[in-house]
Amino acid sequence: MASRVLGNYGSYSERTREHVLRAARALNYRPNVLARSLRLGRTKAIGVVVSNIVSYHWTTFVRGIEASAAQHGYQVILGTTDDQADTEKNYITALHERNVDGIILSPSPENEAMLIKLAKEEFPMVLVESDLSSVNAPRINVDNFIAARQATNYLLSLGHRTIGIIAGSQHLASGYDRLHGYKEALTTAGIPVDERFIGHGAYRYEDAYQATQRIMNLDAPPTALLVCNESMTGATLQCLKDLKIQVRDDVSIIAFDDPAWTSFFTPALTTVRTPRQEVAKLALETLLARISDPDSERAAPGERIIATELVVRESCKAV
Amino acid sequence: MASRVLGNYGSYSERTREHVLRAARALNYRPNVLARSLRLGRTKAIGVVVSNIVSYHWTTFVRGIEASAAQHGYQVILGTTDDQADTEKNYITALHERNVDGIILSPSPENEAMLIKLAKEEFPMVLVESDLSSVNAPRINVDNFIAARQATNYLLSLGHRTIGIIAGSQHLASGYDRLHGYKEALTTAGIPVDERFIGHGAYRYEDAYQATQRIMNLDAPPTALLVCNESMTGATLQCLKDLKIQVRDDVSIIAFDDPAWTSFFTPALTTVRTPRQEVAKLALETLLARISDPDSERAAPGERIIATELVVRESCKAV
DNA sequence: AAGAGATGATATAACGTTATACAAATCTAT
DNA sequence: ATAGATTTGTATAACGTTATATCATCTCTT
Repeated sequence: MASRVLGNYGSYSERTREHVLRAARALNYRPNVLARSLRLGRTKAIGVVVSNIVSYHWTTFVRGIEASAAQHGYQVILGTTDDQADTEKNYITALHERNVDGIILSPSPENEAMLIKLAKEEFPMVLVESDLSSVNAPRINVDNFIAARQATNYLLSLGHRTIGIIAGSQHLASGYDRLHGYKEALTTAGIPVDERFIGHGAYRYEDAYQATQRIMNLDAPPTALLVCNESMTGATLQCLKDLKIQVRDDVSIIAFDDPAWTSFFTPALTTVRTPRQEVAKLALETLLARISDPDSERAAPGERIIATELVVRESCKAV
Repeated sequence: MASRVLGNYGSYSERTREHVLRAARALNYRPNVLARSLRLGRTKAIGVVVSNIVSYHWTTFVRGIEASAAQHGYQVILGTTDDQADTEKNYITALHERNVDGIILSPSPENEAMLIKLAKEEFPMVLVESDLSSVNAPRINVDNFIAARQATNYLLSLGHRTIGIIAGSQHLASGYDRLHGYKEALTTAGIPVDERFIGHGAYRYEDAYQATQRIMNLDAPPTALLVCNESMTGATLQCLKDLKIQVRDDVSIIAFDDPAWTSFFTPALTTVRTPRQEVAKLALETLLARISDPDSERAAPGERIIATELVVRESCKAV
């Protein structure tokens, strides 16, 4: 009888309903979540796998997911990979085996085959910042190409003609798109792309430091730099400080990512801001749609693109 | 038979062992984690509840927990509370009901009663940055009192005689201890505590901004400021920038917390660094000890104190 | 060749739910 | 008063494990 009331099915009278509920309260009855999950085949938990959780970029994302998930009664199991494809793989497997109802991840392309397989099993997934169109899953992306082109155009409009870029990992969609948006803007403006002004490397502090050092030590260094993520921006600023090169006066800077410190830095940095909360919310809601109604429009595979915003502050001067 | 091999108990021959394992692999057999957890009464998951995950302070902590947990085969379920006691309460309840094997949290004092009750039920917990000695659980703390005293003494040694503090939430151990370490240093040096130089508020950007504004607009503002956490440091720096007051030249700064940007800021900030990874590792290992062997020495309740480090950079000048 | 001990196959309870089934009891309307 | 509907009590299977028990069979030692 109690099962009918608690499960809200079958028929029962109002009198017994109250009776059961009162008894449940008196006994401080709490259904065992594991047993329920086992029976029902859902856990009300989702997995989130990102490369790191120390950068503002991913921190705000995870925070956004977690907040939205809590609103929907879901809990978040977190995994961070440090950009290691095999760590990522382990996490995905572990989360899958733990029967999470779905996962949100920013995947390494190396795990493409695995993701294709999981998608075939109808395991609900949402990819973030990924160009793996071969995986049958929704993808939430940011208009990195347009953002980089816009940032570069802004520098061009200030009169800069030699613009460098500290580029990130080219096997990741964000890294590739940002570099190519930059190139596109230059080419369109009739300025040849100068390979010496391009700093190649992964999204890492060390790579960015060395790239900045090399580029700024050229005989004719660029008058402006586009830096492709937060930790690289840290490296570039540190390097410029070490080289006694002034931001803005000696070299203009536009940074991708917009953590709090960029605004009270002197000069305050002009940045490309991604609305992380929005990306997170959309990712979560798309995942929930995919869990509850895989055939709905909201859950359809394919790419959703979210616009970025150029936040103009003080770090670029006209030449 | 297979259960004996897979469960590794009873007796069986090497031949059947291989046979079973081969068959398991062929069928791609994966034990159902939920069923196993239900049967075994453990989930190999732990909960982590912290106030926020956007600050360097907690980000690095969560990251440390997660990394250590993964090494031990545990997964982390994350909850962030934005310093809301009721959100915290909901998370603790939810994690408990989800049968996590234990939780690590930096609790609000308002939830003391609940924690006492949970501890009585022998639910494994480890508290971080908490002075709730009434709760029967290990506590991992940082020597905030000593750190603040040391930082203040450093400023005194540089000749500062009027030192302000942007203090954090007084109901939290860290906030209380930092303020009192500061007061102790002044008193010991024979300098009366001037209440006008103390900025009271929660650990919030807005509070810190207003406090800085008020203090620096005094007729005789202090020549040095101690700022009690990262987001407050952001607020203070922003405020000083807005007021056109130079860090170091006009006012010396020591900041609690040591995120990356403090070192490439100009002037690079002198900070109090807490070894977050160490705190995280100790918290996790204490929790695991409490889970597997509650009577061991490692799992004993009581406080463990971890030392901080004063990182001297460029933001304090001698007067 | 006999007995001890190891190994094999198979069955069973338990973990705590949810959902269904069926018979017995009670209520409602004519 | 009685058919028909609703409600109640109780039993049951299923989710997928782990652990124990039983009994039959095989292998080794003496």
